[in-house]
Amino acid sequence: MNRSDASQTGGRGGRIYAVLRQAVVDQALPPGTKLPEDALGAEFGVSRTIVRAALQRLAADGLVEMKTKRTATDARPSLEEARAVFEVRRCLEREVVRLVAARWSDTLRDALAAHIAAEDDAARRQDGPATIRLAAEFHVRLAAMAGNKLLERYVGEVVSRCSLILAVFGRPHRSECAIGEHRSVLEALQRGDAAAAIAAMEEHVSLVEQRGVGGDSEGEADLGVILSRYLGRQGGDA
Amino acid sequence: MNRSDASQTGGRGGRIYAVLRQAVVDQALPPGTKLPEDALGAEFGVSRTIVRAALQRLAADGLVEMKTKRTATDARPSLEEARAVFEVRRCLEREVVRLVAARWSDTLRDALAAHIAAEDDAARRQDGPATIRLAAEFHVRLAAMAGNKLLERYVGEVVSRCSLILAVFGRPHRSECAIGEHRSVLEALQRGDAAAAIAAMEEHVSLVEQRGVGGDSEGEADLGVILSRYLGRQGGDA
DNA sequence: GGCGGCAATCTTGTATACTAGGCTTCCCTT
DNA sequence: AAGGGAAGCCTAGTATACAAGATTGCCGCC
Repeated sequence: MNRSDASQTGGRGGRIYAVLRQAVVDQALPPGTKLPEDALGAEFGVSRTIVRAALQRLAADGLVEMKTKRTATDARPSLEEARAVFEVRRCLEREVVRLVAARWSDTLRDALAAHIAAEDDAARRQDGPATIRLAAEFHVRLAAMAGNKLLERYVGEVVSRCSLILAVFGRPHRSECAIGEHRSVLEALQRGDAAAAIAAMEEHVSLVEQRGVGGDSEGEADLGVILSRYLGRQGGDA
Repeated sequence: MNRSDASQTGGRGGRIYAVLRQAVVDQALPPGTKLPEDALGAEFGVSRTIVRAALQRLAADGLVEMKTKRTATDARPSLEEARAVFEVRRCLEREVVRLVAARWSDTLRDALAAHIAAEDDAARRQDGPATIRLAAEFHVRLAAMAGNKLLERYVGEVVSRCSLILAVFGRPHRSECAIGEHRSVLEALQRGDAAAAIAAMEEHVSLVEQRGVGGDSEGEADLGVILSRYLGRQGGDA
């Protein structure tokens, strides 16, 4: 029903969009990977027309970069962009929690608790990818509970971009703490303490940011850092 | 440099996007106007390919509606959507003011004051369209001052949608008060009173919403209202 | 031996052709 | 006369063709 959901340009395009989106967000494609239109078209069995539309949507989402006459690549967010995205995300999620608190109900509680249980389960199974995906989904689900389609869309966008950012900048990240923070939000909501829920969410987002891009205040010059990693093991990468 | 600005798909597509966007926002096209791809292509001297891309961007912005196998039309936001958009807008603009207050400077003050002066001027000249456009631009300009590209993009989107909403739902609206409200924000910023600035902005957005969609709680059944306008002048519309 | 320019190739940007699905209108039936 | 159905037209969905610009690798020159 939403004008930005996957069915926008017919089923095929939507599927490609979804697949590419997930691939980019999971950082399954090495950074800077080229995404040529015909190659993708051949892969998915569609023409460039369809691929192109999907890429344009992804570019609008900030997940791939398209410059004119140049092959699209998966996006490499700058530290500045990362900061901006997290800032907006904090702002949006604050509003989400505020709204959800206002319409809190047992139904919502059960749905949220079930989701957190699923997160726990994935973490216990050591299923890294699932854990990460569920952690992102938590926020989208919560946003859906706010009853504001636009807010939900924006949150979906920033959460995806944050996943990409974490994948690009991230150290191997420990999601156990994230689950605990999710639970804190749930508990505050359940207590009916909206202010505490907002604070918990805000702290959670900030912690995610710190864990992901916080430690090294390198500016954008990760080039040196990256190269330095290779200095110690010249000629011996196996 | 932003991946979502007008140059996305080459100059032509960007121009069409901009023109259509302005036309939709100004409600220059009567509500429900069809936007057939070939007609627009002929109008602008490009192929459907280009028009299609522009329409897809507009659809993503919520300004036109594209359903599969159906001719695109300019969007007719529901009251529910309108509410959602204003809610998100309030949230975003609160953040904008907060950030601008934090980096306030004489340069910003001068730019903002000049803009408000331009608004005043347009109002004094009775130039309705210019007044409306400048009023919207005020918010986008302010958002640009926050130094967060994503926030700026989102504000641009919601402001455009609000313009459309006001045009669809709106009674003939009096923008003098809006200018005064803009000035209130400026004055609070200049006093260094961030909280007052945020409050002023929040009240402004709420007032815009009330003036636009507030009074009649008609639900979606404006049909009766619309028809009633014609009852008094049956057979005499000239 | 290294550097700059040229050519071959690959890829995008755009137009267009073709297909399939909706909408309208007109006629037939009841 | 009114309602339903079918045919034709119109428009979107997709593939493909073609032109132009970028990239890369190679060769000659310094």
